[in-house]
Amino acid sequence: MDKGELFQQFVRFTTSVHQVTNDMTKEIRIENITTVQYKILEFITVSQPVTLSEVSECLHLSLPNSSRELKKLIQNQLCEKIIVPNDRRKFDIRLTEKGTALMNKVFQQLELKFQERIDNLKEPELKEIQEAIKILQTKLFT
Amino acid sequence: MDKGELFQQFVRFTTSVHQVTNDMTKEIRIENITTVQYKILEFITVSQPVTLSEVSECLHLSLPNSSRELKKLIQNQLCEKIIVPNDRRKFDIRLTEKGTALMNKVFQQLELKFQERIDNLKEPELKEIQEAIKILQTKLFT
DNA sequence: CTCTTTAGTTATCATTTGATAACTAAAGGG
DNA sequence: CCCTTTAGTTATCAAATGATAACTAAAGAG
Repeated sequence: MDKGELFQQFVRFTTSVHQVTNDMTKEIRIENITTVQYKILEFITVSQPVTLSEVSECLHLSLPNSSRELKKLIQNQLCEKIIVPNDRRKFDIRLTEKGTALMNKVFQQLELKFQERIDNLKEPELKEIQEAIKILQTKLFT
Repeated sequence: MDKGELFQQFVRFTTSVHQVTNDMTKEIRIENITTVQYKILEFITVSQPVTLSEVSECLHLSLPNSSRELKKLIQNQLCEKIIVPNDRRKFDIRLTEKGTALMNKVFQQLELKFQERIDNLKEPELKEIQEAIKILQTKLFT
């Protein structure tokens, strides 16, 4: 296989993914939440419980800046620190009930847009898509 | 098919794609180029020629802000305006030679990282990946 | 017990990004 | 020919983000 060509396809593909997800999330504006704060919330949602260092590393934010943004999220009562017994320097971060409710609402909106997007597809195509996602998820985006 | 489950997979998948591409592009820092400016360059690269309105719309930037950032890119001689004959309000934007050279270098770096990533995969898996990309590209991320 | 490393905090400053108002100039419709 | 719309510009201000220094406090190594 021509690996150069595969790379070209990869670039076009990831660009499309970015554009589509951007369009889907674009209108989702939450009060008092900035873009970075939303990304942190999203990360917590899919990975909780997480430590601050993990937030920092995965989102490419410095620890001081992560700390600052987390503080604001906690002030908004969207997430909370949970003390972990073995190491008193660290703490786990989790969504609060309010945060969970908020993110559920966001994901419901997203799901609606997703359903629209696949509305015209029939069962066999959906199967194909599911398979394709599984392959890429395990072999390329790990 | 359970469309709710498919949505869950979709979310996990797009999250992975974002993380991987983020990691791949993270270290790429170009002198005098901010994140937004890089995104504009990237967009021009894959879609040129483009108009300023297209930049604005696709990257979700206001026209004034797009104009400002484009100006800086032009000052850095990375792209240029090209007058289009039929409509003197518009212009096309293209990479200059310098801009093209720069983006080629960037894409070469990216390709290296991509090759590393698929290095352990054999021919049949590469075929699978290529097929999977094609399916998602045409049916889901259009 | 000391020294080093890890995890996070607080404060501060510069830069980037976002938003808006007021503008020019060409295109297009009637 | 006038009026409206489209495409882009310039200026300005506020907010978000990035970077860094100086700090605390616990963990771990020897």
